[in-house]
Amino acid sequence: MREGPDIARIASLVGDPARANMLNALMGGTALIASELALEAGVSLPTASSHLSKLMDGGLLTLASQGRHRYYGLAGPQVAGMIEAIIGVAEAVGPKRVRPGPRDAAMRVARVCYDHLAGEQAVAMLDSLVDRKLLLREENEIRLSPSAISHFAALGIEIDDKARRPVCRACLDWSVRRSHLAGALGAAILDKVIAEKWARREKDSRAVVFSPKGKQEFERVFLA
Amino acid sequence: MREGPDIARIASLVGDPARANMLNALMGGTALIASELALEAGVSLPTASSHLSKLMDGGLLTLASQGRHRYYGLAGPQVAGMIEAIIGVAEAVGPKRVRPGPRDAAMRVARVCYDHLAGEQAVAMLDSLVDRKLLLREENEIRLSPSAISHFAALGIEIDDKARRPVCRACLDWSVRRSHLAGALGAAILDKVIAEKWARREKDSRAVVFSPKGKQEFERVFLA
DNA sequence: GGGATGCTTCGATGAGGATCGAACTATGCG
DNA sequence: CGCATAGTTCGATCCTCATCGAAGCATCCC
Repeated sequence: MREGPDIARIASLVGDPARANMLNALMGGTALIASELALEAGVSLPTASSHLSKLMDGGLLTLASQGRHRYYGLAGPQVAGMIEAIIGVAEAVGPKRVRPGPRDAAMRVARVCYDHLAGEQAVAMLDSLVDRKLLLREENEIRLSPSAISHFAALGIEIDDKARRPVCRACLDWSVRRSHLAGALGAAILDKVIAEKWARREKDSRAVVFSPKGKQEFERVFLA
Repeated sequence: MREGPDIARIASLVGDPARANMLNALMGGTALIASELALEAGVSLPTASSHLSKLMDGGLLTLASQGRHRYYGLAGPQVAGMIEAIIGVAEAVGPKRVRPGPRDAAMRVARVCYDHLAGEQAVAMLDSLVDRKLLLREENEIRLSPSAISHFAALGIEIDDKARRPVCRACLDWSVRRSHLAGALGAAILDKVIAEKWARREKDSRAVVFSPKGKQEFERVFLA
């Protein structure tokens, strides 16, 4: 009955609607200030403040103070991965057989997951990278192949193999039920997609919309 | 406050300590009946029953009725994955290396899990029985080897291979996170341990404390 | 300094839900 | 059938925690 990690504590942090909305809003990867999060969650500022302290205490958020602004963000990819996993289950069990709106359709194709790409495009990309033996997939782990570093360098993506942060991680995709690429490399690829203007972020949403030309380029480079 | 999958609902299901313990107990992949889960969670049967309905409603569990037994199991790998993700965060975030009390230490070594032994001793025992090819382990299933019946008979443990109750079952150990032996054989072994006075049950606790001599005997017989 | 903005703390309120004992239902055993 | 085991439902209790208004800090700008 006594247990090592206190999973109930973590889960109950996510288990309040107001806090869940805040975390969901932070899944976009951008840090937000308390009043924005209060708005997202639909609660008053004092209430939001109380929730944010709890999330901080629970280690789910990080805080960056800049003057009188205090930016809250997800504590890390692991937290983001957990929330994606919960979203996945909620999607699967939810009687949400509502006809998906255009926003939802766009989200399925490509969206931001914390700091990297998720959705059909991202899943297809990981498949292709593994097919081309640039990445080596073993169970739930993903490693770089010897040729990967130079290959990505040619695309303008420098990989620091010795960084503390794992370069590659598998992250389960709720819309496709298969993994996509997270980690430093996943983040770098998203950066490139935005920097090259292959796609833009939809306002107030996690959706990522590719331009026709951008999609072509992306597929040429990552889905060859 | 945008609409999405109801992640708060799912998370709050996991966010209650009793339910979290139940789910954790089910992480081994073995289905358990309500009374076993009540024990695991440390709550009364009515309370457990109420929690189980909620988990069923939430779609986190499946139910397989077999006679008057109702076996609850995780609804699928996606649910298991979500729980793993939550455990991961809880472990990362809660370096709550609280010094375990003596009771906790004893519980880690050996305790009762419903009607059989759990804890380090029990996990080691299953390892040894498999090593000695008395039991055959295949994934999450455990079967008797041909030589097992006579071997255990020599120890005074009669195995009824045709009983309705499964003779062997794997049961995940929360302290070690590996399986130990449940089922009729597991129960019979616990009976023997108590009958031979190798160990006694701690009052008001699930801890099982071996005497020095008893431990020696137990290890000779089951950990050879 | 004084005013404006962003946020936290305090205190009171209220609702949800976790819990258990007791009673009830269901299934199996002989 | 009667007894035993497994499980659910009901009712009452209790406690946590989410909520908000008001007031208190903190920071910035002029």
